[in-house]
Amino acid sequence: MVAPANTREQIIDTAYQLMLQRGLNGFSYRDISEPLGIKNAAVHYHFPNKMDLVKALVEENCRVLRTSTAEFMAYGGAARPQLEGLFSYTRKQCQCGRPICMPGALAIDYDELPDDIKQLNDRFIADSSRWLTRVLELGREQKEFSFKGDPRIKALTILATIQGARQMARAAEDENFLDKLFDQIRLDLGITS
Amino acid sequence: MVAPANTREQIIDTAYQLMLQRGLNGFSYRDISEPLGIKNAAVHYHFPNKMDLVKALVEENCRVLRTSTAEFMAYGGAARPQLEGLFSYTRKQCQCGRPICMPGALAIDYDELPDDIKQLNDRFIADSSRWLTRVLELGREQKEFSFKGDPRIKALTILATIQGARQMARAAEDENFLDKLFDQIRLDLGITS
DNA sequence: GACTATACTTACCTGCAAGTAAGTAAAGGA
DNA sequence: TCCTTTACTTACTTGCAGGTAAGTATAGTC
Repeated sequence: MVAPANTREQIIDTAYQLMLQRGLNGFSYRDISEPLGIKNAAVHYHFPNKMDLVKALVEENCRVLRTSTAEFMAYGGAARPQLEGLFSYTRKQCQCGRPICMPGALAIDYDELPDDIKQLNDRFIADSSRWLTRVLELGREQKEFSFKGDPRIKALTILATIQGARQMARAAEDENFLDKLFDQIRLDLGITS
Repeated sequence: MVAPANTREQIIDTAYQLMLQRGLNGFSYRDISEPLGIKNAAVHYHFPNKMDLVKALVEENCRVLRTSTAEFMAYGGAARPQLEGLFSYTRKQCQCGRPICMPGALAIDYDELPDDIKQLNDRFIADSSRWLTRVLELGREQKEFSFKGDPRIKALTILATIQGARQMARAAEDENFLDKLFDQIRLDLGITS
């Protein structure tokens, strides 16, 4: 035993990337252990079965969301910078290997997920949409945004668009694909500047 | 040998459902052969390896697209009915088992796909967006729709929204989730009726 | 009636994925 | 110094996934 160097966290980091790149059935314990220079069973030590691991990944995802939205809100709390925070965060995430988002990665396996993971994923979606709903309400009040309909549905629509766009971006040759769709989302919010 | 009953087509039908429900790595040759009452190797006879099968499924998907859009256009060629055709077609498809769409199912495995399948999938996306672009252009000309920006980007945005929405619908308890997002898409197109 | 192609079945092989049981090395108390 | 806990490794097991090779039944052709 040389450097203890939190193995658990390294496993989560590696698995998190793999999950968003290849999906639940697209990576194995070996794919995690090999690059870390540890044995297969070491991963099982920390996460006895794969669903334990996936649960940790979804929890990690929730943690990332909280950190990010807190950061966006620190931009002064105005609507537009918060929306731009979401866009630039998404763009940044997609620069390396074009990972998709967690709900997108889990969607295909949704029926086989244990209830607790479903609930965590549902909460992630609920939390994201609640945050964005408030941003949209704020933006509409302050006349920064103009759009029709229920802010909650509009928020879910935007999140669905981003989820789909990240997946389409994997096939798109256009390097600026995501940005073009972000532009359209802005236009649909009545943002012209 | 009793009823020849096109086995190949039955395999495609079964695999098509499985693909959109569980994704490429979520089903096996056994999952196809068992319900059809044939042997594993019979599937290999028609599709020597899994990518041969996937290729046939993506081709099937392109065929379905052509049939559907031709049907929507038969509604008289006006923009609004064609858009509604897309919505009702999507709604109908999602009634049983909430399958996601083919590009969504392939997205997670995109990097491992052989080039010919990538190209078929790209063509599917190109064909869909081309069709929707024309519908949007038509609708804008005829003052049925009002939206800002490039119709092609708007079309891609709507397709991304639907792709994401179908995935989110799997987690949503709300039975009318898809319809609510369709309503929002209409609102964003300036449709009020 | 022999020959050929089609559409399978039977009976395998290989490899890997998930998971487990038992052993071990180091660290930290009591 | 012994004991316990933590964090692993070694060395398996099980099962299934994808794939193949060889045999067989039927239909149609010459």
